[in-house]
Amino acid sequence: MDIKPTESELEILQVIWNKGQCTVRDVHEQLAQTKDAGYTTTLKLMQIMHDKGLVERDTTSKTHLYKALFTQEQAQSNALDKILSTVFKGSTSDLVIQALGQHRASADEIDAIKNFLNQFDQDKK
Amino acid sequence: MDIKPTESELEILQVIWNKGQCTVRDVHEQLAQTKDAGYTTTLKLMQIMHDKGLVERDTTSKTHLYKALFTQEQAQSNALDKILSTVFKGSTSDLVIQALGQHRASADEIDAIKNFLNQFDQDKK
DNA sequence: ATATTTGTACGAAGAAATTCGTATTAAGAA
DNA sequence: TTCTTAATACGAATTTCTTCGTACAAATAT
Repeated sequence: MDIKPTESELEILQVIWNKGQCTVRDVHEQLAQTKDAGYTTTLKLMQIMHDKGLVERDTTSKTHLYKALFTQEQAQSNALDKILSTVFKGSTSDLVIQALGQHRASADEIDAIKNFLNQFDQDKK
Repeated sequence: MDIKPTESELEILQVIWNKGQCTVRDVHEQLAQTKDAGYTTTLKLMQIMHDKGLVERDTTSKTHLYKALFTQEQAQSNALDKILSTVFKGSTSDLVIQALGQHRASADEIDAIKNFLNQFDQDKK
């Protein structure tokens, strides 16, 4: 399967991932806080996402319930692959260093990363 | 200025960043290695990029020379911001850990990152 | 029971991105 | 000079994404 959600689709998936499963209204109200799009616009997008196989839905009751068909981790992985190849020439370290440089990580986050790196070293030995 | 190149535009910018400056043919031949699009397609895209202010061009000779109007670093920064907000819930450490986990970094790369982290620690103290 | 509210379906318009064909012009070769 | 090659300009078709209005059905409230 080829996972390539559009911008708007990702906004919606974001909400679905957070709640686990969502009605169109759930999603719409969440989005409405930062954006203004009509209800049927969100509905239509979610229907299209269903057509594309990005989400599944339970239609037993009148109000349908949507779930994502792939995880946020998969989307993250895809997104990373994409920007690695398009703007980072494939260099993971460039990406990591840029990311750390530009978005102040907290001390805890830095620790988490260090731990990760250390464990990574050990795996190699 | 709002930097938001499309997919195809990024492919083209990639080539321009590598060579510093490019003719349409330069770009086209590079792209042709992995993709197949007609020459005029590339030309048109580059003209549009010029209209949008993504690139500048020197038209003194018949064959125009294109240069990027922003750096790869700026594009990287933008790309990171985007995926951080769309798929990483804003968590830089998640992003970094995912990136390191999924794309085997070389020992050198890991060292580079560790150094970077250490220096970062010192800045904070 | 009837009216209102809340939901889905769906067509279609609009906008943005991509692709390509044709016309034309400039440069270089014969 | 004349022919051929290589370049740009540009209109237009296509595709993809986004947005919304309208129609209709089901649930709820009066």
